[in-house]
Amino acid sequence: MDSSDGSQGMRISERMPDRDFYLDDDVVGISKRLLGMKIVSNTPEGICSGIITETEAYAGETDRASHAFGGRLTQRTEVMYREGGIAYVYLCYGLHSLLNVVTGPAGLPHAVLIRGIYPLEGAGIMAGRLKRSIDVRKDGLGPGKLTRLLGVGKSHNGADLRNPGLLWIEHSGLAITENMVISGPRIGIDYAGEDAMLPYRFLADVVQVEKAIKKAGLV
DNA sequence: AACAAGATTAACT
DNA sequence: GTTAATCTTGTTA
Repeated sequence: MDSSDGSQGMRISERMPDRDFYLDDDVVGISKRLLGMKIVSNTPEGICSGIITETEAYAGETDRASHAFGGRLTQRTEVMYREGGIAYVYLCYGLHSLLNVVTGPAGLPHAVLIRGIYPLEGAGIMAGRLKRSIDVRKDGLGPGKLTRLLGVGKSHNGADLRNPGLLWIEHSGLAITENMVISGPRIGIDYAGEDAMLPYRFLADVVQVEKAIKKAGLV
């Protein structure tokens, strides 16, 4: 197997998305393109990473489900208004840190919620955080669960995802095709009225992603 | 200053 | 299917 298919054989500049990747104002398009990319967390315990398998688009000021709906520019949403390519992390229900990718040019508060990953590196560290061994098919599914696995919290709010550092996203070399992806309405946003039925959720099939990962030699 | 709600999860019945 | 856990944020007074 030629390792240039995966990220291992690539130089950093080739692994990282183009500068324009996050600046696209089509947040739904970016949500789909993030599927199959690798998110990496560099913590005191070590490196943890996973392939992104589920995302949701939040379309700025016009989307009733978005924290920035109606132009709400508050202490919490301020990072959403910055230039795309950074993390927006907030605490939900007082318990769970939820991780978003801020997208679009500065002033356009678009964001993509990361709802699921397939754990790749750092399984032992993740198991420690879970206090039990991890099931790679299940334990990365859920926005509050993957942040726990990756050790992501509110200290990651505003982190630069475009360059290796604390938390970043890179190309994995995996090809997630449309036939592996289900789209549908977003989860847990009943308050959003008519916008609750927008098909802004994208879920890649775990089994097919796992197959692609093994074929590419990523594990 | 007070308060209601929340882009969830795990553990119940 | 129901519910508790848990606390920041944004809104209202």
